[in-house]
Amino acid sequence: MLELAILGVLEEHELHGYEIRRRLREEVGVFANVSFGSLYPALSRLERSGALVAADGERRDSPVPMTGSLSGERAALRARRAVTGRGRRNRKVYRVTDEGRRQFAALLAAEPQAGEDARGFGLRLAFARYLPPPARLRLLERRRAQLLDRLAAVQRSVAAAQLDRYARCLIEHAADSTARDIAWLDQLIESERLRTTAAEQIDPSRASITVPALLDQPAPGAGTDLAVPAATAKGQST
Amino acid sequence: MLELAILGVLEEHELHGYEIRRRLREEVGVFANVSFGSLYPALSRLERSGALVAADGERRDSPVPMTGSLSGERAALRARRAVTGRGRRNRKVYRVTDEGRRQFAALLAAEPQAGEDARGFGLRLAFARYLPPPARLRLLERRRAQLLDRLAAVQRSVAAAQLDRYARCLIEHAADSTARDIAWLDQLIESERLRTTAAEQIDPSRASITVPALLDQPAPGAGTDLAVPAATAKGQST
DNA sequence: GCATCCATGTAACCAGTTACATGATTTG
DNA sequence: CAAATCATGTAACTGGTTACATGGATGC
Repeated sequence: MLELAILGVLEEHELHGYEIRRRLREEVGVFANVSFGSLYPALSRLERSGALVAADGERRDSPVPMTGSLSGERAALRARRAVTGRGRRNRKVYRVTDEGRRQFAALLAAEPQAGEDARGFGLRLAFARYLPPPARLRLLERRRAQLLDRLAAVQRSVAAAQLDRYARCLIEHAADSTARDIAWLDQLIESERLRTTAAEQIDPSRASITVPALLDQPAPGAGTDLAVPAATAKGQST
Repeated sequence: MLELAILGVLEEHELHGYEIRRRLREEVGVFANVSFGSLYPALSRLERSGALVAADGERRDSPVPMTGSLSGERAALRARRAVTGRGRRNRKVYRVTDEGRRQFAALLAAEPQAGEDARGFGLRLAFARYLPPPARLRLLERRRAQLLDRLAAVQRSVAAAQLDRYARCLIEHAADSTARDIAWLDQLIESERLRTTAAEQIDPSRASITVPALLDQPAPGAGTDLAVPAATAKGQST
């Protein structure tokens, strides 16, 4: 899980641990506040497994053989800093290898079998652009089925158990939230389908090429016709 | 956490493990699908700590000293079953002690310091009826503050990071959901305040007595004037 | 020079999971 | 009596946490 997140953010830039954490917070939402206690060991594991290589951000040592001249050492440090503009401690900058990309793809496509639930879905959706369109659709539909199950279960227990005011309120809110999540997914799925067919209509012969091409554009405001965000979120946000 | 949940469901009835799990699923929503691998050890811990006592549902053994007569043993089993109507294996029926109630109150009132997040809140709200009204209000307001923080963080990163279509969609949905949760909490808080003042207006002198009295009624459809559920949930549920 | 932030790392722990072992009871 | 279901339990593992140790860089 965490490995997936790490590989995901490293897919685009090479980064050091501290920065990875920041990206995880800002870009991925899930895994806001991973502790360093999990992050660094995870990085080590990934390095050992060959998914990452660590290139020291600035040259590790140039031993500075203890001249006794303090000012000399000071100067060396100063110089080292100057190299990168703002050098900190010896940071380890990680980069994904081909093996890493292979692992990433595998983790991303794997379906979450247990416990992962919302977290696993959120993470995978955040990196959905790396998924081939059919896999993307499967991800969304798998999640939808999951939520549908849960909604049914919740509604069953709303009907069955007699609950006190608070429990009832809680469970009804849960049902409501789940229903909304499903509706949101429905929109996502719809827009995903539209996009695929739209790509095919432009040039049916090279549909599978056109689709990835479409994905390359970040499209911040463009594509109003199949834009999900506008209708779904916004509103309360401001 | 799990301990809190267990103590909560046992507060009202004495139950055996298997049944506790069912209740947890149906009544509390959080902790649907606790595995027996966590449940039974948790029960043992609670028993060792003096929070629970296990009274065997039906008499444990009456040793049946191996007479060699199979039919005899059979008959003994049959008889044992008859005692409770539907006897299963030697189930251990747990009951909360005074110490258990003390622990429950402590766990319920404690504020979640880390990781607990939604789960901890959900669990506590499910058992909010056991909380004195001011603590109940604190619970709600603490959660509200928490969500407000998160919403701010999410909105900051919506503004800052430039995200691809999927990440953006995800994060905006998260913001939207959080905003709705806050609104829901606002209603709960409002209704909670109304209820307290209403109780005081009936008879200001014994406000602190009247409030618990109000809570005793399960109030399935009653109290339309301060009923949160009607407005909040429903709708999509059907 | 001292406090503070950036940066990496380790060790002990925690709260849950799966997988497995066992046995009683009901039902076809 | 065999299969399914109810019921309890243990052991190994997982995926994270906090607390702690260390050290370079920055700012006052």
